This record gives sequence, structure tokens and C-alpha cells, in this order.
Amino acid sequence: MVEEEDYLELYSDSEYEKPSVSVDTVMFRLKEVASNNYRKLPKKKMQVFLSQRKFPPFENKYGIIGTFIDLKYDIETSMKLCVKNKTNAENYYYEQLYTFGEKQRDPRTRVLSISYMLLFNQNEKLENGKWFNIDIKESEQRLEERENGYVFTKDVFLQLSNDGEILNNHLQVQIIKNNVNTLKKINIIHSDLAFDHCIIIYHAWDRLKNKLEYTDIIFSLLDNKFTLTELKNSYEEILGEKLLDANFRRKTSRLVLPLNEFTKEAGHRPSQLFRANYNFKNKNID
Amino acid sequence: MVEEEDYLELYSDSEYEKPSVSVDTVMFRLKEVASNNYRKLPKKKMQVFLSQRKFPPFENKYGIIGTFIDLKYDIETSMKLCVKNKTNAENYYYEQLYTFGEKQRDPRTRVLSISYMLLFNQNEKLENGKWFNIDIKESEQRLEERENGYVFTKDVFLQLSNDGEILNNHLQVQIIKNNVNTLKKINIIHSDLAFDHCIIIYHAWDRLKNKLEYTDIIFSLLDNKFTLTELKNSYEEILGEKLLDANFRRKTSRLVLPLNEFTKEAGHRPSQLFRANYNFKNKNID
DNA sequence: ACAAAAGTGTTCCAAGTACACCCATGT
DNA sequence: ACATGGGTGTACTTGGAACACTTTTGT
Repeated sequence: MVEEEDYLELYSDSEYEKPSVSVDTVMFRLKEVASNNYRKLPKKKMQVFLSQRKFPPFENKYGIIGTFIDLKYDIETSMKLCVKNKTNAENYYYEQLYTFGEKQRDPRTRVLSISYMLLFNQNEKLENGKWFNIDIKESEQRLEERENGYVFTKDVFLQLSNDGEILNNHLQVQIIKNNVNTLKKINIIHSDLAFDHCIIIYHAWDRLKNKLEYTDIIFSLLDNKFTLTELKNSYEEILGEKLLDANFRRKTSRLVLPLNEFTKEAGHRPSQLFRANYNFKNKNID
Repeated sequence: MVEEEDYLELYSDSEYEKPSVSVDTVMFRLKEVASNNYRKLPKKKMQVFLSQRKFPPFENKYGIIGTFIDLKYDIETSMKLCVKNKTNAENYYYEQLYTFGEKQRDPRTRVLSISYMLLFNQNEKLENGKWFNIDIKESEQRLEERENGYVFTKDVFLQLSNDGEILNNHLQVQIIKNNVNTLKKINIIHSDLAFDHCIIIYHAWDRLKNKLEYTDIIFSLLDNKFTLTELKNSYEEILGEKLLDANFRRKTSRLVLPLNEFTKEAGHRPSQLFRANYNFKNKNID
């Protein structure tokens, strides 16, 4: 065994079979859905961009945008080229999420997927796919005791919908803790999507939700100018809970800079416009 | 271009050149360094496990433990086998960190590195390498304005030492923000380590430091039984700052469970022993 | 007039900060 | 006796939670 490893160190490029490697991108946006009441503001709706597969495996199923990488380029460059080629988009926030590499995740052959989360402004036009509304419901955590630790289990229902098309996905998330390690396992109970894409989307949603709290990532989903109510509605849509207005304004005041502009013709009192304060220091970016 | 992609979808396994893929593991522990004063408690010291390379590239340089993956196994299994084979260790916390894939990171050929952070109890015996003390100093962030955004720059000095051996590493970390994206770039100014391993170690250290705040990850570095001062010293060593005792005890009370056991023969008042409360719910694990 | 959103003020409570102080032990 | 760590109490400050209330607009 030791011999094998030394050999590898010397001749790494030739001996073992290599995996195929893909980059896969979870694209999110916050879409404004107009109201039929002239007084009411549009509602913000979380959406993910999906594309219907034209070939097996998972022919005709929807999946996220991705491609096999080309060794001519850096990984990030491969990702950007893929996005440009397939959707024609160039302006977005991105960050690497996680690398999935389970043996059975692709029925054809061994494929590693380096996943990215991308955030778009709602006005960006993307080609070759559709935006699907995202509705995620998480059950309460159930606690189970084991010999030397605990297992926390929850169910996640991820529904994606668009003009009558409805894609249902049911995941089970387990956190397994013992006295040395903590593991997170995600099982697909049911999925209408291709491959393990529902897991990747869930992972991205989870990351986004967490990053809302300690970064200014929200601005990647908004226009350059926005009202505080718009900002609040955006947080509420992603977090899935209502926030109190007065408190929200105080908390976010350090994140934004007021402009000398106001909305008008809105059927209610005009609202001051703000822009992001890019001078705000994020606590950390991974 | 579209043709090429369709082709890929169908025959993904054969057409493009594939990269070599390695797993690399940043192993941390908190080592107690005994004091010569009978009253004083041992000091906790952060350490990383490094191994000296026997072959080019970077012959004789120190690096973290890693191997090329074997397609017979899942990625995690490959990682565990590598650790078992090279260091003979089996009990540790682990989590995936990030996948590095820059074109020039390996001088031989294109290599992607899927990196993991591993946390060990100080009593675990590891073979084929040495533990190095870690000292990290970060400069203040410098702010620079650009056309449509800001750049934050800081210097990171990562010193690793062991019995007179001293390895110095100097990184420059830049956070580049404009009105759509936020990017983190890390450049190596100088490194005594192999490859880009100093970046991977810095990344792991950063993750660990952040996770201290919202998880109970610290217990993976401690014995099953510990005193609150030991716990406090562990936090202080990783965070690099002193904490106030009374406040610390209140804050961590929900993380631990008291035992009916006390230390003795310590040259000072006996101290109650505690164990981790595994029932504590981490806010999130990535 | 009124519905909807914009915006401010106040009270209460929880949690973090800083610090003072006493206790118990082995040499 | 004393150095060291173990452990508690308290006053102050900060920030979040809940809620009441006023303002401004278009139809």
C-alpha cells in the first residue's frame, strides 16, 4: 500500500482512472409579482432557473445548468463560460458551494459536481430555461437517542412551480452526532428533478438563508435603488417569516445609504429610496 | 458550441480530458503544553499535522496529508482511507472545506483538490508526520475605493513551528466588492509549504474560528471530560483573544452538562468536570 | 373617506460587558 | 502565607421584541 502511494506521488497523472468533473450552478432571483390592487406593492418571490434536459439520462426532466469542465480553464472560468454559453448571462454574484461526489450520483459514469450558487437581479434575461417559484417547508426536528450520541431528523419539502408545472421534492436531512464527529446526511425520498439536483438546490437555499444574517448578500438580488419595505419583503421571502417594521429599519440602517429620491404615483405615501452601503464589512465570506 | 455541449451530455465519459483529483486534509488539534510551575494549568496550543514530502514536486517540503482519489470509493471514503493509510488515525471530526482547482496549483498536471478539515483529540497518535504549532497574525483591513465598489486588503502571516523548525507563510487576502458581486482572492506572497497548502490551512483555520461561534465544534478538540477553564482556554487559543470568566461561564452553560467529579492535586481549588451537552442544537452545519 | 404603505417613538426584556469579590487548595 | 485557579454577584449598557401611533398619497 505504501508503495502504491509513493508511486502515485511520482506518476500521479497516468496511473489511476480519473473522474469526470462538472460544474453545476444554482441560480436564484427575487421576482416581483405585480398585484391587481393599485395600492398594493408587488410581492417578492424566490425563483430558481431550471432547464429541461434534451438527452438521457433524465431526459425531459428539469435540472440546474451545468457542464463538464474543460481543462484549458480554471474552474471558475469554466463555470462562467458555461453560464454564458447556456443562458447568455454575465452579471451575477457567485460563490462555490460544495463538491458532490457520491459514487452513484450519475448513472453513466463517475462524475464529481462542483456546485456554485449564483444570484441574479430580476431584470437579467436568461435563455434556455425557465424560472420556477420556490416553496420550501421544513418539518420540526425529531430527536432520537443513540448509544453515544443523538440523531436529529427533519423532512424538507421543496416545491418548484411555473405556469401549472409543479415539481415536488422530498428530502430527509439527518444530523448525526456522537462524541467525536457530527455528520449531515441528506437522502432523497422523492424528486422530480434530474440527478441529485434537489439536494444541491436545498444546499444553496440553506447557504443563502444563513448568509443573509451576517453579510450584505441580499443586495445581489435587488436593484441598485430600493425602498426599505422592498428590502424587508426580500428578507421575509427568503427567511420565510414576517419581520417587525420599526425594528427592521433600525437594524438595517447601517447596511444602507439614503438617497434624495422618492417613489411616487403609488397609491400611498411616497417612500425614500436607498442604496447599498458597500463600505459595510461582512463578518466573513467563505 | 451548442453541438459540443449536446455531445457532452450524451457521451460525457469519453471526450474531454479529465483532471486528476486529490483529497487534502487539514488536521488540527489543541495540544496541552505543561507548565513548570506546579500551580499553573497547561497552556492550550493549536497545532496542524504536516508531513515531509519524499518526492518531487516540492521534495522535502512540508505539506498536509492527501492522496489522489480512487474511483472505487466515495470521496469521503477516499479521504478516510488516505488518513488511515498515511497516519493510522480513525477517530476525528471532519467536514469538507472547499475545492481548489486553479490551473497552476500543481506543476505536474491539472489537479483539483477537494479539501477537508479534520479535528483530533490531543491523545490521538498519528504516524508519518509532525505536529506544528500554529501562530497566525492578521493585519488590519485596508480600504481602497474603485470605480463601482471597494477593495478590502489584509495581510496574513502564518507561522508553523516545531522543535526549532520554523515555516513562514505570508498571504494577501482581498475582498473585492462591486454592485453585483463580492469576490475573495488569496495570493501567496511567500510560503515554505508545498503547493498552495498554506491557503488551504488558512481556509480551515478561518472556518474553524467562525464555527466556534455558532456550533459546538470545540468539543471535537477536547477530552470527554473537561473543566470550564480548560474550555475557556481552548476558545481563547483559537479566537486569539482573552474572554471574561464570569461571562464565559454563563454563555457556555447551555453547551455543557456538569458531572459529579472534580479535579484534585492541582495546587489550587478543585474544579468541577463537565461534558458536552450533545442535545444542543447547532444553528447550522454546512 | 379610506386603504395601503411610510415612518417614528416608547416600553419592556434578554443578553452581553466590565468588574469586584470571595473560596479552596498544595506547597 | 500565598499564588493560582474556581466560582458568584451586581450594576451598567446594548440591542432586540412588541406595539401604538402619526403621516402621506391616489383613487
